[in-house]
Amino acid sequence: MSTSPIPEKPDLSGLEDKWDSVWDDTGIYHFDASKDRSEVFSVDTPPPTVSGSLHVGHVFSYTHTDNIARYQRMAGKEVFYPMGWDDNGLPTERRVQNYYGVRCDPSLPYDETFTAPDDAGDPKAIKKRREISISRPNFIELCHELAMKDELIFEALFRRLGLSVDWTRTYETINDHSRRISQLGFLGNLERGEAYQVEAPSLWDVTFQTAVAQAELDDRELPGAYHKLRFARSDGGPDVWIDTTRPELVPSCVALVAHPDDERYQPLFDGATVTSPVFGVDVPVRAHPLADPDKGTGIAMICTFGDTTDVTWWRELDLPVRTVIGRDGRFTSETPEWIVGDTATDAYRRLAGKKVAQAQSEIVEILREAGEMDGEPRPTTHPVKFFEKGDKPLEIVSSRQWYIRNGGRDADLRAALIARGDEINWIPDYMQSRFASWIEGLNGDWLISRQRFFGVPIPLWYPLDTEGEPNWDEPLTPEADRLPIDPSTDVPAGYTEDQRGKPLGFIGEPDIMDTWATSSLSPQIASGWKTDDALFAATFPMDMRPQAHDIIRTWLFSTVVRSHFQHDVAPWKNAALSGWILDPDRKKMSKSKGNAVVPTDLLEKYGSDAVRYWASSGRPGTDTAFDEGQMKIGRRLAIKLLNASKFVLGFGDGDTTIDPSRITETLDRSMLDKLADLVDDTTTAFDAFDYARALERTEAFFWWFTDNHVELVKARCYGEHGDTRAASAQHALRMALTTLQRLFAPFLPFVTEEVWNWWQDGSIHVADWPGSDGVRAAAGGVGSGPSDVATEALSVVRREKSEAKRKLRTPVRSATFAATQTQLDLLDKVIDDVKAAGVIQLVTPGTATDRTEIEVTAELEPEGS
RNA sequence: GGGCGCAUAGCUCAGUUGGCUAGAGCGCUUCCCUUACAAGGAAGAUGUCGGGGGUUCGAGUCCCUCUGCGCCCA
Repeated sequence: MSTSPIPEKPDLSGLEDKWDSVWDDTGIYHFDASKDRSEVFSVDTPPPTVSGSLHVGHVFSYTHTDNIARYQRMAGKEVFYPMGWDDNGLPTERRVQNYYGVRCDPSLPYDETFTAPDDAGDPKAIKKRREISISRPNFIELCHELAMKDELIFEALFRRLGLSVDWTRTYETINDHSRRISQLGFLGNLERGEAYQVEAPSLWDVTFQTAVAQAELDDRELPGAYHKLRFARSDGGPDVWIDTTRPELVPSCVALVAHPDDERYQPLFDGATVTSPVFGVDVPVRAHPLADPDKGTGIAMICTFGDTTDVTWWRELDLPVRTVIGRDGRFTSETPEWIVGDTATDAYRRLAGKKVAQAQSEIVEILREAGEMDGEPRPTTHPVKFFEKGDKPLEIVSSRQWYIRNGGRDADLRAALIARGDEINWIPDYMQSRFASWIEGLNGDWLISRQRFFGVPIPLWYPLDTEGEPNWDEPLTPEADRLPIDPSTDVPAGYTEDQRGKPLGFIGEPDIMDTWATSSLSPQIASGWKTDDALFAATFPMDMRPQAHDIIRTWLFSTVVRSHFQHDVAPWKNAALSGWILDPDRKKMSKSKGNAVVPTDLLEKYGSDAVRYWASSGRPGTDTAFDEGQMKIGRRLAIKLLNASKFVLGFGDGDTTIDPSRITETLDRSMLDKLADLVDDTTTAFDAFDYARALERTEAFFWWFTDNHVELVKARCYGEHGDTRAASAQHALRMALTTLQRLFAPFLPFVTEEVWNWWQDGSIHVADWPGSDGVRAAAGGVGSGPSDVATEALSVVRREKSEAKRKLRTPVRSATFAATQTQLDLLDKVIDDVKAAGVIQLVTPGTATDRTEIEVTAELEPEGS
């Protein structure tokens, strides 16, 4: 049932819509869950963040994965290729705030009548008005609403790009199913002791009002200034001067610290105490190797907490906590208990309630007035920790947070996770060392709790004692069949809603989980863990995780952690890491840099196959320059495939059969010999996930095929040497065509489907991947020699004409070839084809030489005759 | 400072375990409307394979070192 008769003038327009809808109707990408695991190839597709904007990075890496999926499907695997949408967490929250001009106020009650503002999506209109405060449930509804809109846009793009995704199997990382799996996963970790909560210093973003994890940190160089401050010796010895970039933290100072080998300060390590300037708090002087003798005066103050080094010192030197900065990034309004005396409390009152920067200027004034600062602040720059999405430095506050163990505090677990890496085939293989290096450098467990609104709630409640204080150590867990739950609205078993917040009642855990805590379960979410046992058995551990290399430390690593704990196995057999798109200045292309290109325009301008061609030229793991030139070439290739197919199928009165026994000519067989090598080459490359190599080889062969082989056999095809010899050419061309169309199918799904349907039944995308055996058998062992010789002979004849500035159809009255005897013997077998293609009237016997290049002495027909 | 990668024609990149005179495409120059394709075809020019050293009969390829660039981390 060929759906596409060969058009007079084939072209590419409209192929995307036409075939996308056919594929949808016929369901060729639908997964058959009844297959055995050994017959399945399952893909742990990255759920893109549905941020509303698309860029070429999306088409790039997803095309790579699709190339592999299409190859595996043709090679006989039942391909499980779902698509997730990552609509969970901060990016969506932020986008909702901007898109609708709203802000979440958790203290407000749910408003059933609330609807999205009319000016949603109109930034100018929103800018003119104030943000609308809405409740948390209303806010979450808007998150869902906007995410749904974005998903449709993304799906349309991916369909147009020709991804062979099973569109009946999509999920959102925030939907009921994902929340349930995420909560189940967490409860499993909790039950096995892999998840725990602790009151500890954690990195805190004051803008987003949430704790952040080590994997989300960014170091940025910031200008700052050293302030030289005086600490008086309690025993009356000489003053100690310290340099600090954070003088405002003097009230939270808990000790001074110097390097153990630093002779200047060694006398003080024996229990000496000093008194902090202005606040008059006695603190000890301690020794620790992390203190840098060359920095400032070589002795530093330890505060709780100025930076992560403070945390290390605090923990290892067993120091008290004196916190002055709250979660809002301001100095606490109450004067801390350790600050006593009029001078100290007056000074503190001047800081209370101030933000860090204001407090710093204020304390400089105070210190200056008190004469406790030597000279003026000296400007410097220093690395400061930021949340990667934030624009204010992180503070470190002490709070109750949930963690999942990841080896950061446990060498055995670290070793076990590194060993999981050995179970995975890494593409390219050097990516494994990035994975191992990251694990080796971990220095804390994985903080998963977030103090946000939109996300998967941590599924716990805590019982309250008679005073109404929560018992954090004995959380109440929900029954598995109730999941997903929201502890802020659901009630633990044995309690009623009116006991919420009351003594002897309960409270819900207010935090949600980090998005990675859910996306780290993407294999479990997609594969039907705990929901569809047959599907899970057929697809897990998955065959392939495609992703970008910059998130090895987050997504890839955390997925391994979860799978290690839950299933005692690596989550996939292969991890394929893709590179980035670089703009022409070799900068990473990203929306935030403003150099991203919108892919829909490209798909429109060049056609999907052409854009895929460009994407497919990016080798695994390699950053690739954005290059519209490559898309033009891809477009030309697609058009060439149309025309070549039309040409080949135009012979034999619609005969579409391929009968190897009729392929009798040496040149035809020799071409097939080379084709068989190509099939072996590309199959090997694809098995190693090297789609780029497969494409390159196929493309090179194809251009040779059309420019040389087809030209050589054209005359014979038209019957100039009789029917038998014409049939040989035609059957060989058709054998080459069916092979080449299928070799191109993973890369150029639309045009190959079009030309396939001119003469074949069914979709090319579920046709068998070509094997080399039949092709090689038809070649009959003639080798590539005859074809090579014919190609070169034709080429030298063309050169003669080109150098004489004559048209290629110029007849050659006589030609004499010179080459080795072996080549001349081969040439003899294909000479009729060479004569026809070169328009050579007479070939006189050649001279054997010892040079391997073929040379020709040709007498061209005189001009004007 | 540590880890990983990259450096080959003007541009984008191939170059398997070392092996003949280092390749492709684009771009450039010249020519050709040829009955699949002018959205095409033919031909041509272009390189201290980043620098230096070493191993080898032989190095773009292996080892050392230096330089520059990118990413991740401290």
